Amino acid sequence: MPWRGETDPYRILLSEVLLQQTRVDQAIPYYRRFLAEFPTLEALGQADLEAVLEVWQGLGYYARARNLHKLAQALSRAGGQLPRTYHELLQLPGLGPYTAAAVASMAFGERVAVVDGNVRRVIARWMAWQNPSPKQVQDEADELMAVVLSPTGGGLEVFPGDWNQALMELGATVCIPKNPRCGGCPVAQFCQGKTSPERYPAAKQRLQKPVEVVALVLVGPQGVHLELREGRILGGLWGFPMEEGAGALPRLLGRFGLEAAELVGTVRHAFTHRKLRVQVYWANKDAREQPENRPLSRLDRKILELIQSQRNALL
DNA sequence: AACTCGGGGTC
DNA sequence: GACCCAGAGTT
Repeated sequence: MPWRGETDPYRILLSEVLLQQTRVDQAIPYYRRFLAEFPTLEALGQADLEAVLEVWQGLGYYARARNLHKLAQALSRAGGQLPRTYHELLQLPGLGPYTAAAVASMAFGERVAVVDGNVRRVIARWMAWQNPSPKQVQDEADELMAVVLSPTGGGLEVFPGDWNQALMELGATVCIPKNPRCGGCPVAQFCQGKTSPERYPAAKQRLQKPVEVVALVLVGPQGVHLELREGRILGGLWGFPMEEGAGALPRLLGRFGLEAAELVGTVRHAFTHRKLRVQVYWANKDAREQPENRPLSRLDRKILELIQSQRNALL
């Protein structure tokens, strides 16, 4: 990881926000590109949100980028320094218990335990808990850290941030969700869940609701029509006009005063909790946006690729 | 406490 | 396909 051994609080914060629900390998190229564009908190605070999303596009959970930008704007005005304690960091937009604890422990050495998916699983197995509450896990992780790093109790002489990273790495490399490598685990001897590790913790129920969507691509001599999305879903990014459910196509046509559009094809795209089947329609209309100059979600990139692959047939 | 929010790797 | 990822905000 390029941020191992990093001491700049801004870089530590950035890496931790990038890692929210995101695998390390996926986050690394974004980390490099983001720092190349916005090397400091001040630089980020002075940038336009669209420029930030331009770098973030394709990674998902775009509220992370919006919150990080908002945080940078607020702190730049207030002197450009991140607060140094867990409780202060927790007040910042986009920082929950995980990220606040990560920055506090790794950047400032505060003795507070991070609880991510890895730690949750390690603790659940360690204690043989099937359905622990978030507070139960956090308390246990804090207690473990206090005991292990207790200098007066013969504890480890370890920087709190390093302990946190070690526990997460144990979960990411040994105490993994499926087929955990208990034989290679340094603490299997003390683990209460090792005889049936896959029972801990119980898996969450996830249901992906099928959703029918219609997208309308307006193509003109100068480009295509894009609109700025607002709200929580893909907010701040640009995309093709879309409507869901019954009457989607007529509503779309009505918005642009069109009589008809031609079906180009279907794009399938899965979100965590929704499975989209997007019928892509095309029509000729004056339009002048260049999609390569705008931040687009993966879904809109797929639609764009479909249109471009059919370009000869359409024009 | 339960939903919502992206996208992608892995089994 | 199902699961889950170095989670946070809203309801």
